[in-house]
Amino acid sequence: MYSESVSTSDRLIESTRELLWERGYVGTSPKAILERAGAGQGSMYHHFRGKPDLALTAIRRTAEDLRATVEPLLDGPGTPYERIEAYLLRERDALRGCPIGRLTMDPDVIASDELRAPVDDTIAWLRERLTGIVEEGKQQGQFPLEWDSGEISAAVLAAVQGGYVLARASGSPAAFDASVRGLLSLLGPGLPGPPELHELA
Amino acid sequence: MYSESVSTSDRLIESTRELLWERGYVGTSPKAILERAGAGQGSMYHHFRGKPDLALTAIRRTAEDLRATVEPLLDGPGTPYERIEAYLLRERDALRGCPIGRLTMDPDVIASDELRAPVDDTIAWLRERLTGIVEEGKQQGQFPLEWDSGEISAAVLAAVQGGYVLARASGSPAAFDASVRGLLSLLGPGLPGPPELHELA
DNA sequence: GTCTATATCCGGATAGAC
DNA sequence: GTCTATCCGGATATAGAC
Repeated sequence: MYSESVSTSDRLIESTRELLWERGYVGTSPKAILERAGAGQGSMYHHFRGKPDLALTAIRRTAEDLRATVEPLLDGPGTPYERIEAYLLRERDALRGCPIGRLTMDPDVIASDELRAPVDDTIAWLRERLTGIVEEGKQQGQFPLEWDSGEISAAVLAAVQGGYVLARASGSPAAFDASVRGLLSLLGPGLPGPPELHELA
Repeated sequence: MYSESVSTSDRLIESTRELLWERGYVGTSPKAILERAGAGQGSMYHHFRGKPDLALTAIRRTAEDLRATVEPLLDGPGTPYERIEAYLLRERDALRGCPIGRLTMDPDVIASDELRAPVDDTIAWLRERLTGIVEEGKQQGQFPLEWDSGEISAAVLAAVQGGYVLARASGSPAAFDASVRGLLSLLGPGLPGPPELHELA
């Protein structure tokens, strides 16, 4: 058998992931999860201790997914600039926002160390990876040595997370694209060869 | 009489503003508002048609406040770089996030054109102002002419909005500071005189 | 494992007394 | 203008049948 219908537990987790992305933690009720999963109350409380437990499982899975998606781009071929570019330009539905980043605006997530942990870990991991890539770029002469790699990586990540905010405010993905392209132009032309940064025409 | 105790209506609006900032729209109940304002149900439904109406009033007031706070910095003295710097480095409690930007992650706000409008307007206004300042900088030779002012302004705004995400994820304002300093270093040294951008040491 | 029934409290709003 | 009483449905969870 190649295909096995997913378990009820899996459907509960996947429904929760979707709803957390769409509506956040405080905006997501067990009832909505059950309806989407096509399950009854009993199933949920059999597999999970309650809403926080199910949400934690869902958030962890989303965090794993995000890492698995992004890692190949950061590890990919190309110059440091090109790898950052690949991360910034990867396909996204900007209006949906970041399934991890959006949780930072959720009061109940921030109030719980357990729920916040996978969010914190994911973003910290991503920032560390970006910091390493910027550092590489400096060593290779592609980026200016005065750059603080940790600060640049924060600005790169913020272009993405902040880009989502601009896009959702305006109701258009264009604002997200503007943000990442703006940041890319600040990072330099990304051309191979000797560093030529922001030359005046 | 120099001082007049604020009206019940005012207390309701102010309590709502606080709660919207802390917990968002879906996380804020009329009951919580009433408790914080020290008012009863009747007062609220006398002055407002319901939760959406009160929230709209509160959001509009917050939007006005934000403009009034930021405008002097953008209009202030100094070079274009310095005015952007003043905006980016203004005093903030980074862990609280942006009282307007955070609303973009609220599903009920985004679903309502009426509630989203003041959010959209405020962010669009801010971005336009920043775009104008970048344009000025280009004309004065402080910024490279290849910069797309609209994209740079988006990146500036995103550094702030995204910085809040990083700060709240990590539970520390340091990540916000890193984001804005990273962006400032990308914008250039901000020194007077001829443009010297990202010189290698 | 999954279902339905039940319980309790909260969200959001209305009615009417004062 | 403000209060309390009341309403109905939803949020979250437990109990126990199948």
